[in-house]
Amino acid sequence: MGTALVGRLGRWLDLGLGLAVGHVASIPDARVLHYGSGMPAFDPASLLLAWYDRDRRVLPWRYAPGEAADPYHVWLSEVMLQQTTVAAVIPYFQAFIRRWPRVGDLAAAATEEVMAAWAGLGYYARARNLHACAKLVAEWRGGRFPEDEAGLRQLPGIGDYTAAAIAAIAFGHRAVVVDGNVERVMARMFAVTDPLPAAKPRLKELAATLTPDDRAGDYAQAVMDLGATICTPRSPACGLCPWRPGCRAQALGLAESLPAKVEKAERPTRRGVVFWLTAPDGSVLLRRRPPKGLLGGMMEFPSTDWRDAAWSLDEAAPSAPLAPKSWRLLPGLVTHTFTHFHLELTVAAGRTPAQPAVRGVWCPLDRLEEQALPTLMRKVARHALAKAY
DNA sequence: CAAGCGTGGCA
DNA sequence: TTGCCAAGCTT
Repeated sequence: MGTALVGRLGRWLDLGLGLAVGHVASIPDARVLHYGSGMPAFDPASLLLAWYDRDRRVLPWRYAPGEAADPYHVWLSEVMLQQTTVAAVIPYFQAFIRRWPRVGDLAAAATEEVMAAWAGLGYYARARNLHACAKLVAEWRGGRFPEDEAGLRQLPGIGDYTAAAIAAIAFGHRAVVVDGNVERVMARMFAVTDPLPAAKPRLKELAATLTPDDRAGDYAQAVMDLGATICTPRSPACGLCPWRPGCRAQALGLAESLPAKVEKAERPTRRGVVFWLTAPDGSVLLRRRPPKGLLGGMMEFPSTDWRDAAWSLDEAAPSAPLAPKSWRLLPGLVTHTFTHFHLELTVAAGRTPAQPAVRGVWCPLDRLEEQALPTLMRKVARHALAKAY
């Protein structure tokens, strides 16, 4: 790149984007920014769509150009993708559409089945809301999703991001789709140094200035793909970026340091004792957690509370599902990290002569996989099966 | 509206 | 090993 071009780019960055950052609303058409007379226009949407048409990723919920999107598939994938990586979602998405091909099929399923199918994907309120939403759409709307953001936004589990994404991707409506990728891309494009989450409204305004009227769905997916594959959190591949000529952070050497974020609180460690109670027929005691809160509606092995201080067996015993002759503390710990705390569980193993009447359900060991057991409880089962037999 | 809410991969 | 991060929503 010659010195002259660098100079003109620098001028464009200062005059063009500098103006755009400070006075977005006053720019007649911020989507086409000019960096000096005689220079071609920098048209972000066109450049990005050209890149997308060339390098588009193939994903199970994505359709070939010109093919109509299935709103059910778009909705299901978007809910699964909330705070969840593409790699983690793919097998769950395929299992769900194979088992429940249409939204009416999902609506007709039992909530427990949906929870069990969701087990391992995390954020289990999503599964509850997913099923509630499917029932609303199937029973009150003839299986058709609302097409506009406002209508979508009223459904359980659909917030600002997901409503915009479905409106754009499934129905082709212009919508300003802002997820974590878009926030990062905008923070860099416009060199926004204010930390998240306070900067969110500003980043959405900036995203709106770049969002075109046409090809709404392709554009939305293109920005997110850009963030996922090129404008990555660490080591962004600026050399491959179609928006490099307009990226203020890249020009300033700030790309990798943006977006700024407020520090997160330290994660405390909590501790508990979990009871692995087996009967002579080879079944183990499970119970269902309360419908809301941590792991809400999922199955678990009975346990004490999870608190800061460690437990002695005597302290833990009153929390046990029953009082057998003896609980045996298994060696080792089951550790798991949630969003906001670490957990260390000690497993206490016990046997009962028969299946006594206790709260919960007895599950054969070879059928544990079918249960709505979150990953933490699968770790407990693996630990108990390895140490107790 | 800040906090609560999972999990796995990666540096 | 530890911390960060991922196509956020709800209360």
